[in-house]
Amino acid sequence: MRTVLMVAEKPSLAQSIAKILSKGNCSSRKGLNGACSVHEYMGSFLGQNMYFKMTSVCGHVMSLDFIGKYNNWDKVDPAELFSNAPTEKKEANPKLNMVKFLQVEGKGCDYVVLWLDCDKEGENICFEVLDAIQPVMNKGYYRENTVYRAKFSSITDTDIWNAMNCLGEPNRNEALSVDARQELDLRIGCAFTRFQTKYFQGKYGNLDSSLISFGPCQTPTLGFCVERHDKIQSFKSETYWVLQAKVFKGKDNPLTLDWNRVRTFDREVGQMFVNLTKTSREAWVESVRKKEKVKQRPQALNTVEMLRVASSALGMGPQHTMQIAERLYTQGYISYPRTETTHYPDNFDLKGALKQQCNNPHWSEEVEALLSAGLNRPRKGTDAGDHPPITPMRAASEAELGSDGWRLYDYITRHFIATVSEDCKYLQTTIDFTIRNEVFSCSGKTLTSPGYTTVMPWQGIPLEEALPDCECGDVFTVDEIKLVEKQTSPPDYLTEAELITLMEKHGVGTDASIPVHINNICQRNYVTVETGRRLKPTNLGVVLVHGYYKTGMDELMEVSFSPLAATGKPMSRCGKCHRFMKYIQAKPSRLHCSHCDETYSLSQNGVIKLYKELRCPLDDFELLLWTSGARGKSYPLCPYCFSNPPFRDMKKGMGCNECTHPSCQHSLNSLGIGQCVECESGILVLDPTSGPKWRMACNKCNVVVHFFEHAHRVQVAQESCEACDASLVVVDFNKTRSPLPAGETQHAGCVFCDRVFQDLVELKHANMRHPMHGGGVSRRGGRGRGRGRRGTAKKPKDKMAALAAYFV
DNA sequence: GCAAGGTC
Repeated sequence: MRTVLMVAEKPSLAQSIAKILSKGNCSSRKGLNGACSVHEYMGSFLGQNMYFKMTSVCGHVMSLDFIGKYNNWDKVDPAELFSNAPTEKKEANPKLNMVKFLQVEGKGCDYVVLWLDCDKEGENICFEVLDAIQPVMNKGYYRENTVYRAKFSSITDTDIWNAMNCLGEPNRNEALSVDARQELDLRIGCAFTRFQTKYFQGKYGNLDSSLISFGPCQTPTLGFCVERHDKIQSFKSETYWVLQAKVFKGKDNPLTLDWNRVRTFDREVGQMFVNLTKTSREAWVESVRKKEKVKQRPQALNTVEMLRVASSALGMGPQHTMQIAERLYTQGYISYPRTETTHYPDNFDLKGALKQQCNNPHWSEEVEALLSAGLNRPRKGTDAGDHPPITPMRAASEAELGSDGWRLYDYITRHFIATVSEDCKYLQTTIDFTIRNEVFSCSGKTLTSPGYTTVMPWQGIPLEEALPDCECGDVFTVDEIKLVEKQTSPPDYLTEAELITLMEKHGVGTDASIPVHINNICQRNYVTVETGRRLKPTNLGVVLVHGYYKTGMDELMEVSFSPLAATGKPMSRCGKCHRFMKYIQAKPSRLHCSHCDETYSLSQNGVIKLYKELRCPLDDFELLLWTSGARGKSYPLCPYCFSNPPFRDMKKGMGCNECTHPSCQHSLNSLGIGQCVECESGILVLDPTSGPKWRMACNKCNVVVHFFEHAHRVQVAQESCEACDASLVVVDFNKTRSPLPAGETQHAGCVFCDRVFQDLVELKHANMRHPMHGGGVSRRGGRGRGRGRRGTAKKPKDKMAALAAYFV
């Protein structure tokens, strides 16, 4: 008769699977290593009657290590471990004699069915098993397949039988991916651990750790703790204000209301609302809302959730919790404690498990009630295909379990009872009030049905003082309104439970290894466990993580320099996304659009502010006003054109006072008056923001010409001076202050040539170059000067045509 | 003396 060897990942699974496939008819014996059992029975395979031997390994058979001589820390350069040091597979646990055991049981077998866990690690163990047994198995007939893989997703009769009836083959590529991971973990971990340890120990005498380890799981775990530490260190407390109102009706106690704006960071704004609302003694009830809310019963318990609760509620660390859970499991008090599954198998005897708990005085009342009223259907969870959720397996008393054993058992049992209890239901009432036009509210919860919270009282709805009976339109009397000053506060150090959640979320470690990694960073003195099981990084832990950040250039910079998006104040809107860009004042001052991730240079050495929310007609960017100082020159500029000159005759770094846009109201063409009185190429441009001390400033040099003080309005006209070709200027004065002859209030003329303007323009410059005033380096008729404006063409009549001609 | 993944 032929023999089929079947191998599971652990003894408990071999037993369960054998029980299902033999329909409870198997004989069991211990294997030679004392850890694994062999379950034997007769059954059918490939249409024939065969002898089945179901056994297991204990996790990985082999583990990877460097060959012996590379274990000398003093003689081997860690860099060699990283690249070319040879590795070898060694028995993972020599005491278990696993290869020998497999060979003894595999000898003479005809077929093998691999029942390893259905994940990558399991696939890898398949090949470890095959490597051990294939040399001793009987050879199959020509081309006959002797190796089979069972794929199952839960340990239920249906699933196991389905797997048995649809056998496949093991996936070598998945197994190889685990080999690759193992080698990377080994090389990176050992190389960096040795390097760090030797490097720091050779440098610092007072280092409080003999081993400074590095690993792809432990280091990110430490990273989470240090990240929180950095947030706490860099936290800057801010003051904010809250409007607090107390109202009452009749002889009731005053009711404290919450402000619907929650808070303001501006004291004056807060005070304004106080002043506004204080004018009323009445608070009107706007609405009374009642809503039935449900607090859901928990899902069935898996390892990670057990570790979280044990840490946060029982104050027990994950490593310790797992040790206790193991003990409870081996003593038969709870089911297998390492599982990711939160869904009970369909055939799970919930009622039977519950009945075992009806004599325990701590929860017998709740259990009796459930048994008589009927169990509630558990919530749907996820079936990870490993083991059923963690449940109590038999009754226990505090005396027989010992302190921590009892506390964990107590929690597991209460959690189990809760999963088959009703949800907790409560009524949430919210009353909205208005005082003047400000909205305040208060809310309260009233328990309607405690459900599972009777057995998990720490999750119960706390008793609150009942809200007053009232309805829409009722009027309360305002007792007091005050502004309460408060401070924002920094976060606290990470709790162990939060760390477990972060690790799970980011895929750092597995349910089985999370406790190991957390334990590692404690033992290596990278973190200490503080009250409330909060993990506070030590100096060593902080310095290490900061060091890792520094190995990247960006991170090195960010230690001293904040990223652009985090600095600066909102200034003007981006023409592309229309969101506010931030102004970074530090030199070189610039604008940054965090949405477009673009940075725009600006004029330096002056003050930048928003220019009346006016926009550049070319790109829609909001214009800025650059000012050199209190009475200095100023001009608008477009942040986009500044770096991207829009016209061929413009260069980078030009403001609107040099822009040759033919029609824009801010351009040189619209505001240019005449040639500069000192420099060769400059044009004097009207500063439209300078009134009432009006001035024009050269767009090339520092010349500023003051004119028409106290004028009501100064505008550049379309027409030019007959004599000097400068643009005419139209000036309006107030009737009472007009310096114009014969009580006139308006006059148009040339700034340089007009007699009426003569005394109103301060042309005091020694080096007067203007054609009509002489004394300069050049005279009228000298080299190409012409009109005050750049270009010699007549003023364009057709703006659209001019625009078209100008666009690049 | 080192990693991380199984499991006892």
